[in-house]
Amino acid sequence: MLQKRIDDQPLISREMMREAELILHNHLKRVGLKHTAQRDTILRTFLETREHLSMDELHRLVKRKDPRIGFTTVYRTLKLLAECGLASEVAFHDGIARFEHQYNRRSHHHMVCTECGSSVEFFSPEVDRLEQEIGRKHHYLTTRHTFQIYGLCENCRKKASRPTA
Amino acid sequence: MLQKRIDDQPLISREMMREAELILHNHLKRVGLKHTAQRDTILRTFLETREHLSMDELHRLVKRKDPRIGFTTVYRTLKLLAECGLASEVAFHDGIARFEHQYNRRSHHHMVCTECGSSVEFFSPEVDRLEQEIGRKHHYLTTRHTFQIYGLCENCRKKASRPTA
DNA sequence: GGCAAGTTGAAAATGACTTTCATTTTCAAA
DNA sequence: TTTGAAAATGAAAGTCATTTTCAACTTGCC
Repeated sequence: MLQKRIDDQPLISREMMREAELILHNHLKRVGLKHTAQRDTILRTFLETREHLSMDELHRLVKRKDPRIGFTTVYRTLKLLAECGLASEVAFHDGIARFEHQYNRRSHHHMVCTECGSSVEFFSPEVDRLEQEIGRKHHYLTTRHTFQIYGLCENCRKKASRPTA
Repeated sequence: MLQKRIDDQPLISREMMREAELILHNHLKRVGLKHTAQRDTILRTFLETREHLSMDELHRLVKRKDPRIGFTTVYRTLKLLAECGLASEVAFHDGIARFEHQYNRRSHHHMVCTECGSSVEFFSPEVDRLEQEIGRKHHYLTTRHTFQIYGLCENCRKKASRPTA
């Protein structure tokens, strides 16, 4: 019997999908914006992924469902999702903005391979505590922080130590 | 008698300047590049600051010493300085790359005000330890990390709580 | 000095967003 | 339903911080 990979978590449940749509719809109503099929398609496509997507990557996925949806709409919808807390931007320091699910998501950080760009998430409550502590010390009202570690993943390290033989 | 501000550290000493120049010159020789007056001027100008400079800001300062030095040369020299460990890039997440001294500098991080852009440096050995620890755990060969805290500084917080009266 | 290799800087190119605008949709009131 | 004001869409144009190109200089080893 095949063993499931340890991170082989189920895709988002129908219930969570519905809940996220509600959050978006409420946000739209609150700020006087309108409900459109494009926005729903984009939200659904976004929620079905578990990666850190760039706008371009999300646009590519969205086009599979509806080829007429343009990049601009994906761009604007992603901003909307960030506004209502469903998405958040992560900067991997390669000049491309990436977005990940934020709703119902445990606080986490990323370690990024500078060779192949792959990343692993890790959890470190200490970092959250540090934000509070240092903010207090310097009289800042902190709102967020970024913490990323860069290096070579195991795979790329092996490749590097074995040059073009 | 005037009291010195607590962070009123002396400008870089002549000796450190010389040492930094040596590092650059050795690096140039090592990779087969040439020694030019422009590169020296840019290094000196950079070392005389204590701020986090964008390329544009450094170019402005450099032009005061030699108006004929172009932006492109500043850009390329900053990359060189980063290569040999004299400078390092800090990303404050506002779309502009900034550089700061790296040589002989204690490991530190930044807390940035999202309103006025000012920043304070803080020291947190715990973060350096975390880099090691998490890298080991996931079999990464870590090279560096970024840790920034964002929020409102005391000044901007006061302004914010007192709207256009 | 002579010249191969490297440097310079003005200008053009790049590329990831952002904005514009003419056209199409949405939705609440009639 | 119909209507029309407000909003959304998406193709194309604009921004802006880099990054590259290239023809005219410098450097530094002989």
